[in-house]
Amino acid sequence: MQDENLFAALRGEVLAALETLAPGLAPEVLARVEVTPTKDPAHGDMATNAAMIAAKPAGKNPRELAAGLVEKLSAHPGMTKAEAAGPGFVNLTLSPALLLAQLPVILAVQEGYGQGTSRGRKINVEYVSANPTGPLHVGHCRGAVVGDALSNLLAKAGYDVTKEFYINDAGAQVLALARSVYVRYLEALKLSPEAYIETVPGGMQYGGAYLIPIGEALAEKYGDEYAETPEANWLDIFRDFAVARMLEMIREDLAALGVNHDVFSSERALVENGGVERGLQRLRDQGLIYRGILEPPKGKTPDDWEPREQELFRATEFGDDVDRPIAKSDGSYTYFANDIAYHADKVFRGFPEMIDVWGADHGGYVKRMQAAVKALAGDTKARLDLVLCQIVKVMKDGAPVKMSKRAGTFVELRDLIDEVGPDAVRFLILMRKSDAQMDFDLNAAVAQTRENPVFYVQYAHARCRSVLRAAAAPSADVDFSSLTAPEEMALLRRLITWPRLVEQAAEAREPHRVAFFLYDLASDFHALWNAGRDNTALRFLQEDKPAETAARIGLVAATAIVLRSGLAVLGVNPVEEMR
RNA sequence: GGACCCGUAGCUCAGCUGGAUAGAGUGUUGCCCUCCGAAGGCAAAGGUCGCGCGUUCGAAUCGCGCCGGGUCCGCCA
Repeated sequence: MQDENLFAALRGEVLAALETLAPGLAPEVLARVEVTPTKDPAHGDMATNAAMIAAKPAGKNPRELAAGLVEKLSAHPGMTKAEAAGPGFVNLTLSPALLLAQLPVILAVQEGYGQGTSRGRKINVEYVSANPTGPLHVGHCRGAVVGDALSNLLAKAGYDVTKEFYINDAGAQVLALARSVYVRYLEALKLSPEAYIETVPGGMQYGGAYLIPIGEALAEKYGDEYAETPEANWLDIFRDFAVARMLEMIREDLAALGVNHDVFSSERALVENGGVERGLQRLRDQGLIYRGILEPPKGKTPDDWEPREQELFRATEFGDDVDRPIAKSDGSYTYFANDIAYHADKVFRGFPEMIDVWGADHGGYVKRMQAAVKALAGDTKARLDLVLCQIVKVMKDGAPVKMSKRAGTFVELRDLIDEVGPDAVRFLILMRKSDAQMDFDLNAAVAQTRENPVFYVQYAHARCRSVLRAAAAPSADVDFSSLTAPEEMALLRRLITWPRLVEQAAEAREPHRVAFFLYDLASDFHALWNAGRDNTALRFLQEDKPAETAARIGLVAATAIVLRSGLAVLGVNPVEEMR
């Protein structure tokens, strides 16, 4: 059986050759040896830096070592040419047969091509985690898409992924929600809420119309039972009811974007079942919590600053800049304490790796959270990675779209999805590195041209499908050796980088690389298609040449398979035809 | 004052964890469609990789210092 990842396979050959030339190199040195695709076709198909990496530790000259590698590797049956180049690269030109042998592999395993094999590595990805106080707005969109695509990518790379949503239902915000709903409840009963609103510190915080039906539902359920009664009678009931409804709404919004979490974790449940103490105990046991007084932040002393003794976590022992408060001066816990508990809970649930996807405005919390996880992990060596998402500016006709609640334009995520569709939203967001600010161009998102990458990639898939509909079913059991045109080989070379790309993008936690790969793959396919326009000999379906046609159908089918699996990672639909 | 993110072609952005001559789209310029695969295609021009030191065989990539933009900085979640 041919190895799915040709780069990994050849890396094995290189390492074996290296071992005979320079035995006993340290694993850290060998880990840096790469076999990569070349940028310039003049450098062959693949290149390795092995000689340059190993030269110093082996006490040898890199060019000399490269020459030795060339000699060993030239003996490989799949190698047409191996040569030393530049400061000590070894360039490898593979035989067409070796490259073509990947096509039956793709056709045999279908969408399984590129599936990683690190079975059972558990990882938890937490994303969105919006307050359950209203519908999702455009600002949540990026985290939702990035977190979801990252989860798919990790699963593709072989992780056992749990997609998690943390419900912030324990704080003051959900109480404010309950009070706002109470106002709508009174209105539904045709009672005047003004007198009640007077009594609420800060007034009605959530004035959106979306709470009106919730108030009506409560009026229907309870009648006037809670009208003009003290908060204590209804606050918990109204909060729970409203939070449940808000979560329903949020899940619908997410579903419209194609986002579905596996687990919804309630902060309140964690607090009520003693999770906070359980988590903090782990730190107390290690003597990492003490009472102390923090210095005011330099250069920005708040006017009302007074030194106060608080319970602090020794974050500085784990790489943070200052120790962080876990309790307020009145003794109640800070949000950070609950976050520690939540991450402790994830450690207890057996996740050796976890990822949080946050908005960039939480960048200041990265160090303390990582410090906390390091402290909690103990000998489990659990580790937390953070993916920060910068803000998205929505643009139309070259100008930013005002996101004003009063103007009612593009506040809610739903508006954006309705305007351009979930596929465009997801793909365009994933065409940017998550930690760079981005402009979301509404005009480009709906354009049916090359400048719209969603269209361009989906169009490539539709073209594949259109060819395959007109042809006999593809088979892995055919002779592919008639595939020789430069455009065909370029497409094939791109296809075989897919397993490597999955691995590297997952390792870097960068789903955007998949979007760029798909764009490049689509570009290679369109180039072949266009070449067939001028040169009829390059068309896929050749009358009277069944062998050539079968080989080409195989290439097209393999292209469709990889396009589909890439789009599946991004959560974008592979369309059958363009309408 | 400090922490974190960003700075690459006129514009919007990639650059495969340090590799060879830094790429794509768009815009600009010039060619190409009777029809059979043009919701386009081919080609050209366009760069002090914010600036300066340093690390090394080799730096857009790593370190330090500046400049510019953003996010944030005890008892908010």
